[in-house]
Amino acid sequence: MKELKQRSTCPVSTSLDVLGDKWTLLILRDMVFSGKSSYGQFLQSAEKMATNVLADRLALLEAQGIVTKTVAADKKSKFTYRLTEKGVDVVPIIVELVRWGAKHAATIVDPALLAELESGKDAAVAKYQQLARDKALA
Amino acid sequence: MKELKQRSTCPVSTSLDVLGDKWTLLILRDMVFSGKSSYGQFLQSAEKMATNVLADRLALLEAQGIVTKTVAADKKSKFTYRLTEKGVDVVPIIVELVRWGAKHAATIVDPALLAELESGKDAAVAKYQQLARDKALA
DNA sequence: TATATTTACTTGCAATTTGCAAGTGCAAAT
DNA sequence: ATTTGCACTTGCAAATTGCAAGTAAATATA
Repeated sequence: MKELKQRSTCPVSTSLDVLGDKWTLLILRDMVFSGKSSYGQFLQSAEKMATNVLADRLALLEAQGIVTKTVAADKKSKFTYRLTEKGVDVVPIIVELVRWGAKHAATIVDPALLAELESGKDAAVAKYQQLARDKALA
Repeated sequence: MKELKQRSTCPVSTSLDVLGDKWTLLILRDMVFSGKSSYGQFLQSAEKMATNVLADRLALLEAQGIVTKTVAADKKSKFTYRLTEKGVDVVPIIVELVRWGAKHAATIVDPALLAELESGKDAAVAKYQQLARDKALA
């Protein structure tokens, strides 16, 4: 298991030590907003991440207690990744990234999601957190 | 000027294309919470970033319109970096990183800041955004 | 039963990025 | 005239990433 380097004791820094790269938060985004839960599903995302990087990040996320890895109910050769409560707590970060990206970069955003965030951010955060919890229990 | 690679049109992805590395958000953190504004001040942070990486990230932040670079009022050989409104809008992301790090990683957090965030997150976000705006005008 | 397919990785290697140490250039202080 | 401070730049080794191909186990298909 790869060990985590902590650059300082600042909470922003420690968060970035875990989440601060180009791929980790995209995996979590897929779990939160697209309900994805398997290696193959993550690979199919628009950003096309490399297979070795995906495997590495999933292992790190599991080692950090942000996701759990279990054998899928239907197939023994398939794994299911789910958010832990530590992972559910990442939702507000992702939501703020959605808002910043939608406002400042030319992006195509699901209008329904954007309207949901604009009309009540906290409610939307709570909703996606609860959805993730429900999946984790299923 | 280095061009930015956009991996997809997803707002989370486009935000991470700009902010998703181990250093950029630490520079912005220093501007927001420590009032830092110069190359030398950023170098002194606990995380000890390399000089070439700092120069590179400052140039990218300026190219992206997140910070402005001006000659310092007192010295012609000194530059002052300030947040633009696009940069001010990053504050909520940093605040969520503080909250996640404080809750889930072994960090040392300024108790006053933590209390401020817990008692009223939105008010704290607004306060630090306004402080950054005031500095930009000064 | 044999073969193909699905799912989840692993491996090898070139290319990019990072980190470290040292050096450069300009302005201001001494 | 020389030193100091500030803001970078450069060179290079080490680490990380991205791409293509290969492996392995469980299932589906002929």
